Amino acid sequence: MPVGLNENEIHVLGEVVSHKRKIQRGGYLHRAGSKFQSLYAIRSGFLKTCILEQDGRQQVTGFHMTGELLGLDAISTEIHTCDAVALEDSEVCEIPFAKLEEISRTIPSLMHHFHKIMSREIVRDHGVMLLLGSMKAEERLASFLLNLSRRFLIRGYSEYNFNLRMTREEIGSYLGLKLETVSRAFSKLQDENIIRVDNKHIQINDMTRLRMKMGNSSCIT
Amino acid sequence: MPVGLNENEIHVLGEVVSHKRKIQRGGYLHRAGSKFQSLYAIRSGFLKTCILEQDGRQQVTGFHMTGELLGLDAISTEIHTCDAVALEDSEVCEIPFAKLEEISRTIPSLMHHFHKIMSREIVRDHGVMLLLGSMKAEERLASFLLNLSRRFLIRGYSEYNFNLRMTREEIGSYLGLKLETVSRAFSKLQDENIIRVDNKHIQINDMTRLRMKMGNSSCIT
DNA sequence: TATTCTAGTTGATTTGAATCAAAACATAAC
DNA sequence: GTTATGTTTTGATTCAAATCAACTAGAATA
Repeated sequence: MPVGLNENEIHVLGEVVSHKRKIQRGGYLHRAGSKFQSLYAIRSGFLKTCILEQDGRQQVTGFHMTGELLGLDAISTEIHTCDAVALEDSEVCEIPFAKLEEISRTIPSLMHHFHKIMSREIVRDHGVMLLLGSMKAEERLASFLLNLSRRFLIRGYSEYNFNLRMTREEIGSYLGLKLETVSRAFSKLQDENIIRVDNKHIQINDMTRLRMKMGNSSCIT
Repeated sequence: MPVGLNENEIHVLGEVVSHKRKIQRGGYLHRAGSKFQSLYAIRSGFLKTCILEQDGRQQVTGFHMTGELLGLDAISTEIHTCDAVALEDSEVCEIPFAKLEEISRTIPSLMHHFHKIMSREIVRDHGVMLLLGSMKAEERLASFLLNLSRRFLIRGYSEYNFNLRMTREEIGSYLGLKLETVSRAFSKLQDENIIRVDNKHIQINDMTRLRMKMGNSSCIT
């Protein structure tokens, strides 16, 4: 699910163009409306992307971690459609898109890999649409935690213990819920001894039951 | 918003590979789980794509019309992640993906255009996420109708009068609502004289007010 | 023409999440 | 250490949409 590059692939791209950029916690990598020129491969850190509604409220469209590629949405109009904000100090590698296209002409495997990455983002989005369209609060949160857990595992961290970088409100925005509902869902999962919540720290006690929480919405009801 | 190719572009691709395929109403263009080899450019007709939940229920991920490109989600794993079903007799042009990649190496503009199309799909999906995550029933339906209206307009049809190809249930699945809620939202918009509903036929009487319905969720409340 | 069958509408009721509100923590600033 | 600020939890209440149910209209079939 995560739009990921492995270290090696990041390295290859890094050779292509290796201009790095650091973004402090709370800083913007790019803003909606700004001109698109480069994709950004995350080297370290954690970011969110979000689109703004007419009325000022925001919808988080994704949380992004090391190895993932940002800016794909901006290729179509050459204008960024979302804000990208660092949720912790982060480092990204800037990849001028024109150059990427140019080079990928001579390296078919790079081009193909890039296509796979874009496609994976589409698949991920469809998964979120399914989540938003048909799951209830607790199922959404379970799904979210399992997704994070897997992404930490892939990156060599514990799948059972991790720290959330985002607030309840940001989780809520991503999951289509209000922050109070997110908090209650956390509490419920903790009461059932499936997870242990200590502020931003999450411990998964029972992965199997957490998976069940996600899986059988309509089976039970 | 629609992932579209203009007639000319379809023609260019048509020269690349011009194997056509007809799908009868109700027939499958491809199924989730089947091997991916080609993208499909819609020459005529109307299709839906949907993913299946564990429990058998489906989530419609999109409705697709002439000029749009199907199969982008399957590039990542080379397995189709969704079903594509014709909602009316349709004709598609098969585009073997390997060939597309090969040719796009020599035609930079084609490659660039393809990237734009994939990116546009991502932007569209983010729009749907916003809709599912933060709009209420009536706003979702207004948004849906305006989107359809615009796509008909682009294709040279009336933006004020058109026939829906999908059932209330399919609309509901796409919008994250139950069919009864969709029906009620239609009735409400009709009562307010914003649209006229006659079974599958839709007439938009007041485009401005329909746009307002979509726009100011939280402004009013 | 009668007969299913499917799709759609509408009403009554329930329910899950939003909203409103207050208190308990944490974090950053002083 | 204390104060201020932002975040999280929890409770009470409200509300929008789901569910349950009945009925209607069309399309398809016999």
